[in-house]
Amino acid sequence: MRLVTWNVNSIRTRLDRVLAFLDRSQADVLAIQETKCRDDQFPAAAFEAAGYEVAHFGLSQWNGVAIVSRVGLTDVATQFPGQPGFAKTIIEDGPDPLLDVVPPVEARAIGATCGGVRVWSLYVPHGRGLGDPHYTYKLAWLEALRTSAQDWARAGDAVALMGDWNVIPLDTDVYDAADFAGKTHVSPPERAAFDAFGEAGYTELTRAFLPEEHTYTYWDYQQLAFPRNKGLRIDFCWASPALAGRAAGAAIDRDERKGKGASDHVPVIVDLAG
DNA sequence: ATGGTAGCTGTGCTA
Repeated sequence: MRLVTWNVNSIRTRLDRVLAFLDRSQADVLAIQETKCRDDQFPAAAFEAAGYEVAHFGLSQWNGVAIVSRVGLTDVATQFPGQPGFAKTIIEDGPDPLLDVVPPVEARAIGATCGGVRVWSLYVPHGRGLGDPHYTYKLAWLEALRTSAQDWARAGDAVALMGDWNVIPLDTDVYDAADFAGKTHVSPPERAAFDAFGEAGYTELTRAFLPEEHTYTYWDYQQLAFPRNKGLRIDFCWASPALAGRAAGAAIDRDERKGKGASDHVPVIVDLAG
């Protein structure tokens, strides 16, 4: 079974490329991030015509996550237990005592069971800056996800946590670590929050099969980052113990970054035995 | 040199 994760940076703009990729790669399950649309705007019919079932969660033009599968798609969840929400004014000023406001959960996680695997499509908050409320939110979001992931692992579930993690785990996962000093994605708390999935018993499958340094999954649109190969490795698949033993390979479809109309991220592929 | 590019809607936000 072939699982893929891909931040497409707008599903409506990228639909032809995504459908061509599904045909070319013969992906069984595709976890999509940054659909940038509401549920009523998601082009579900096009995927269904290609033989895939669809689950999408989008609330606005921001974020948006989906899972499409041709090996079954059941038990859809649009947030994980304990997933924190975000609202800038609430985090900066605290909940409004008169309104008793709770920050709304964003469209950054969707889970579904596909071919016996519990697949999550995850779009981890960016963080924006080390002193930004969004950075605090990012760390809380990752910690809550790890707590849930640990519960799933202890239950013996076969879980794939796939997505755009917005963390650069190693200095060799970025074109120039010095360029990122003092920025998000490389700070020790972010790296610790990412590594905590390993401590919870999970295995990052792309690292296991693609250990070569300076292997990237994202290149900024600006300043000719792709021709200059100034990329980042930020898209990953953490597998629970029950799933990791079935892993048979991984690949990064770097060529998908080429040409006009590419997403700034490329598909990240994991193959399972059976 | 505080720029640059892309995608959503916008008189800007987010990445």
